[in-house]
Amino acid sequence: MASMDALSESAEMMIKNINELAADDKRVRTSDLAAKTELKPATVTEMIQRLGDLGLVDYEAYHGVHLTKQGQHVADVIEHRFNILERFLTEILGVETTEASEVACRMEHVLTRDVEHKLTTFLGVDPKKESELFCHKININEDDSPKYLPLSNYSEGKKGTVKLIFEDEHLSKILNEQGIRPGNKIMLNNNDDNVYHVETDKGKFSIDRKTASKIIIQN
Amino acid sequence: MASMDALSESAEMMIKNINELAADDKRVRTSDLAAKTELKPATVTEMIQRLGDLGLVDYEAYHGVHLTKQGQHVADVIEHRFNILERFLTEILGVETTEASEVACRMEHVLTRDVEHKLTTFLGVDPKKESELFCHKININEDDSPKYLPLSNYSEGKKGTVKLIFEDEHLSKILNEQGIRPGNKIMLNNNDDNVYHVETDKGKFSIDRKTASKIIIQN
DNA sequence: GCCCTAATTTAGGTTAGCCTAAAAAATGGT
DNA sequence: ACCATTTTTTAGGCTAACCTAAATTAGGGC
Repeated sequence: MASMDALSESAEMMIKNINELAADDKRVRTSDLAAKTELKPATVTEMIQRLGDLGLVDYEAYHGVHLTKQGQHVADVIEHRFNILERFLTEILGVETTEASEVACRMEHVLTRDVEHKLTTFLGVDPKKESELFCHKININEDDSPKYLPLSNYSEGKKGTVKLIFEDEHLSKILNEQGIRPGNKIMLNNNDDNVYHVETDKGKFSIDRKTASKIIIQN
Repeated sequence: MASMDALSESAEMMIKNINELAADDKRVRTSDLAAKTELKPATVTEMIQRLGDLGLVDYEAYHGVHLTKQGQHVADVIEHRFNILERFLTEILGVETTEASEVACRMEHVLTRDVEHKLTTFLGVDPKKESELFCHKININEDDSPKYLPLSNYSEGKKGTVKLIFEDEHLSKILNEQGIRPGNKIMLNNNDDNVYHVETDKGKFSIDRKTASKIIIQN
């Protein structure tokens, strides 16, 4: 049994990678770890032997590794820290994904439990049911800068995401039922003399100019 | 002359400490650095010799060190990173100062320039002229949670004051026109599956989760 | 079931970053 | 100006984390 003092960044990264390569319940092979970590196989062997001594993996010579309960716990913590850091960097700060990923990968090793919890609260998502919001990062990035303009400003063929809607009485409810709501994708099929023919995942609709001007679209 | 590749955390810490001990223009002594860093004098000597080879300090045997222009620049960058991280942790997340300090001290070494800039902007300060807006750290830690949370964290009926909106100038302009701007009152009418229906003195609006997460509300 | 190849481990080397102990240099009091 | 004390450096040792090269083991094809 290992004491709970801080693991090195390298050790934590190795555990993380073991976890990511562990399909089903299969043992993870040295060569796969070497490929993923960009370390030499000999280095990987050395590391996983050390992790074995710490009780974090179940290592058997020539037969790969498997995370122990303890190791799995470490992996879960690191994964969660990575996720919230990455989300903070992209969603809140607007750092682009590649860089956010790299920075999160370095920062995940220095977070404390308290900071982790507070950041999770800040992001406002129950850590248990993640997996939304991040599914649709399709990003129709035609030009570099995100523009926010009313739907009525665009011409035919425009695709984008609804960003916000200026409401009047019943408008919001009606649009909502048609899939025109903040966060959803929308496409302007054609613009025929002040009537806007749009398409969402709920179908096709026609909107008047005044209404279109209240729907703000992001590229 | 040293190449610009990443310095180790230890090296950066040494530069930081040299900078902090450098009163007037006096050279910093080995023993003072040893005391401050809690390293042995021999270790300090070794380190500052290495920093000397890198051109970051002007080292003269038996006569201490002095930061070069290059070294001073490194020190300034690290200091700034530490400050914004510490402020983010205490002012935004509500981490208590001792822990914030420690975590910031570890994170300062893994920030990139881009993340540093974006975080600075997030804190609502022009990177050039700091020292406004957030100077008043009232910080009465009543409960465990951060004092400034994004709109997306709250549930129905929440009233608050917009504290800051960040990152995107186009978005910010639009929100501004709708009365969603720092200093103004805002109320979250209801939160319907990732769509936030809010009300300001300019009217009602629907906002997606991502946008809501960028609007920081103060109780 | 044997052998060949690919995968893995062992052996031995390097560097950064720490240490202790011993040697060398600076410094201040007289 | 000398020397005792303090400061600093050198010398030599250790470990983690990397490496290469050589030895070993596993596993598939025949």
